[in-house]
Amino acid sequence: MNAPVSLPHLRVACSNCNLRELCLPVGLSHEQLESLDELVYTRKRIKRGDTLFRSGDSFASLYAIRSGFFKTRVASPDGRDQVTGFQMAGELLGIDGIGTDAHHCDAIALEDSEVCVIPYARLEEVSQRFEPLQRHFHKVMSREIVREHGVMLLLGSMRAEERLAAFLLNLSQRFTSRGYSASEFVLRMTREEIGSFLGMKLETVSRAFSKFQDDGLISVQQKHIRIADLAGLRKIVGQAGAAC
Amino acid sequence: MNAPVSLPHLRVACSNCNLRELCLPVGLSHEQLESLDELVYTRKRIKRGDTLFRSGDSFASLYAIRSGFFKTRVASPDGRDQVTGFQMAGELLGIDGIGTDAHHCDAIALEDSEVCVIPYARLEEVSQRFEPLQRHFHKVMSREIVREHGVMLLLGSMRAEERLAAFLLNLSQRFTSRGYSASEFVLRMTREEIGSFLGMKLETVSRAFSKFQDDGLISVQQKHIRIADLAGLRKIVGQAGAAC
DNA sequence: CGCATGGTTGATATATGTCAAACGTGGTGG
DNA sequence: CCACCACGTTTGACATATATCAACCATGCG
Repeated sequence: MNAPVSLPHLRVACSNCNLRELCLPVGLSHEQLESLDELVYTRKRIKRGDTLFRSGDSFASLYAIRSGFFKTRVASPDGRDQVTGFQMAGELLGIDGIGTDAHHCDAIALEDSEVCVIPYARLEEVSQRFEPLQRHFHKVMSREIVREHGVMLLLGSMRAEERLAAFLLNLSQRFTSRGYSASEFVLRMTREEIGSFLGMKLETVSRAFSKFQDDGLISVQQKHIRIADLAGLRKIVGQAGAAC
Repeated sequence: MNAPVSLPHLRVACSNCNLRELCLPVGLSHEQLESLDELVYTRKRIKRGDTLFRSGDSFASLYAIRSGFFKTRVASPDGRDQVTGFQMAGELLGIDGIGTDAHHCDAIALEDSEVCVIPYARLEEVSQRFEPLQRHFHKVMSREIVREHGVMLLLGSMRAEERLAAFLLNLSQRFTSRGYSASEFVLRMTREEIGSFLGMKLETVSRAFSKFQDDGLISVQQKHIRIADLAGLRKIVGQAGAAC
């Protein structure tokens, strides 16, 4: 499609990828695993700031993130836009394109990244023959729907500081499950992008960060975050019931 | 599961259901259509106010709405809740359960309704043999994801009146595609439920309705809505670009 | 017919947005 | 290599959209 950079066809094997347990069904025999190797023939590198696909692009492939960090965003005709998620290694991009054979959001790399290209026709074909793959793929899509319900809850019913606390906890949990520190990480996105995702202005994001720091919950220096009081953040997210 | 009412097993055929074009793949031969009849063995009636499933229920089936009207909502541990959508005839409920074999939201009938019960194991099995069904099901899930992106855009970036206008236009469009009037309909949900869905308080919903009426865009009398100026509503949704 | 539920409207409070100024920081080119 | 510049961030003062609280009204069900 509109690949900024595309590696020459690399022989790529899911069966010995160390992200396997993040993007593929687990508990398969070695033999079963090899049938998954048919899924991915190529990888693609995307430089920071470049787009993997944009709204309107015709849909052909899904992308599994091998390394790096992305945001997805939708735009309304009148120029507003909304970040719909931040994606990291092991997560799948492009599902939005299946419904109409065209993408409905932009996927933009927030750092130099690499993705596995999964031609959708092949995914359909292999999952037709290989039931665990079909089952797993359905689960991935279902979980994405559930995740979005969570975002709707956040956007529809939480206040600014609650949203930011929930956001930090979510990041922390995802870093943890990838073997990184739960309490110390570098944000890949700007305050404006966080604000767009959380439905608030960048100044409000900045003030909430400062407030958390004043309260001893985190320490923040630009993009570097250290969580000092995980339980305290959790209390902020969950305190609405107490407050009302 | 926790069916409030369940009809005795009724022989039910997708192949001569008049909602076919809404929930199933189109362009199939009569013979192909009959293979879909395996999907649905039973229907279930749900009375207004009763729940079809609730968060935590173990997941076994999807439900295609044959008639009636539902809302789905998620709840946070601290008692907040968020309506995640309103569903009408031809739409599918329960997809949220696939990912973890348990439901993550409640589905509540807003009027006496009837659904077709689609055992998920059967759906998987039939779609394993019958490619157009698999393809169609993927499209349905993908479109749900895209719909939710739209809701995120609405919640994250629109102001109260823009949200309500977008909501009315969305309802109007869905009624139209079911053969009902685009400009005159009865709301099945309360102001509070609209507000929960749109991320605002019921008073704000009510005030926005009144404002639209004062401006000649709609006439509203309790749950009865008549849209007088469709273009005017569209202008409200899309005017952010102009305003900034 | 009367009550319960949902809806409307008003007065006021408050969270967040807006506008503006100053400051850090990292990358680039002289 | 340093200095400068563009970009992102922080913070303050003020504006405003929406929430909150409260009273009253409509309606439809039992």
